[in-house]
Amino acid sequence: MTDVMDKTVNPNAAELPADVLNQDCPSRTVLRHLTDRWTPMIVTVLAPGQPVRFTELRRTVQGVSPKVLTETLRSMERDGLVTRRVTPSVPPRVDYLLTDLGASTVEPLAALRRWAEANVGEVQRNRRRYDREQAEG
Amino acid sequence: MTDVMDKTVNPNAAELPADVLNQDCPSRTVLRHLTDRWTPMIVTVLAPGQPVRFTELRRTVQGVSPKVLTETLRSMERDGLVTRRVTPSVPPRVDYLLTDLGASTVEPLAALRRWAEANVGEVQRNRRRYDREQAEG
DNA sequence: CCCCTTGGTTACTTTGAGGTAATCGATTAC
DNA sequence: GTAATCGATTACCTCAAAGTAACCAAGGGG
Repeated sequence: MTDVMDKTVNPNAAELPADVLNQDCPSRTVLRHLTDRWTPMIVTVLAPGQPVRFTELRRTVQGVSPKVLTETLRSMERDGLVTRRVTPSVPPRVDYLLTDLGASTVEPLAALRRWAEANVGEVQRNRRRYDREQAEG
Repeated sequence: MTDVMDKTVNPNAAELPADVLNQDCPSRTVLRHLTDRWTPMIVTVLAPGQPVRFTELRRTVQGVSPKVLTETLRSMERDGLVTRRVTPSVPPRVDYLLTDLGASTVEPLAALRRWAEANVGEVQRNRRRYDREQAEG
């Protein structure tokens, strides 16, 4: 996010087979952006395809600050996941929408979101059990 | 990861419909753990189903420090994603393997990994174009 | 005249995830 | 006896991500 200028760690890895397990593979930075704190939620909101305004995004993605929302959207724009559309009215209107590339992240990210929502109960039970067992010995 | 003791933000949200967009929904912590820096890679390595030793994990997931690998595995164990199996030999042998719950994350996380690896080229081109356009004005 | 709006930006501070280096215990190999 | 092994743990440090608060322009509504 702050790495608006991050360079490819391995410049001569031009188009070799990508592998996130490889320390120097640039696909790692791609995976990290995809899993940025707010990215899955933003993609969820933009998934239907209608352009969404900054303010509406801010309301829907509960808890995100304007600064971080701007940063995350910029990073997504830079990676080619979203398009930023400005209407220079007063007050200004700015819409965001997924590019084709961005749309192709919807399925994987939605699957992740669904997993979290479907299994939150079991995970919480596991955590309680683990903590109880640790407390005992 | 440091939140080994994190409490549910909203204690009376016992088993309501989960929604990651909701600030107080515990599914958010689940999504965050799933997208922890090393979790997708660890799940990738454990996906085949064979138990994997700590040291092998350390070698395969390039760049992870022993401290952070331990923390991440503990967190995954607490959430019920992996089982830790100790053989008290000398030197000690510790294997990790996915639980059924952990195995159910393989598909979604592998999809994410595949996306990153398949699209790293296009993302890098987009970044270069964006940076060039910013440089011009 | 003042305040409201939108979509930010800026400066500053805080947090916490992650990294580094040293150490451990118990045993076998050299 | 010294080194190596394994799976950590501990203390400490760093730095990027995230949060907070103030502010901005350019008008419209009251």
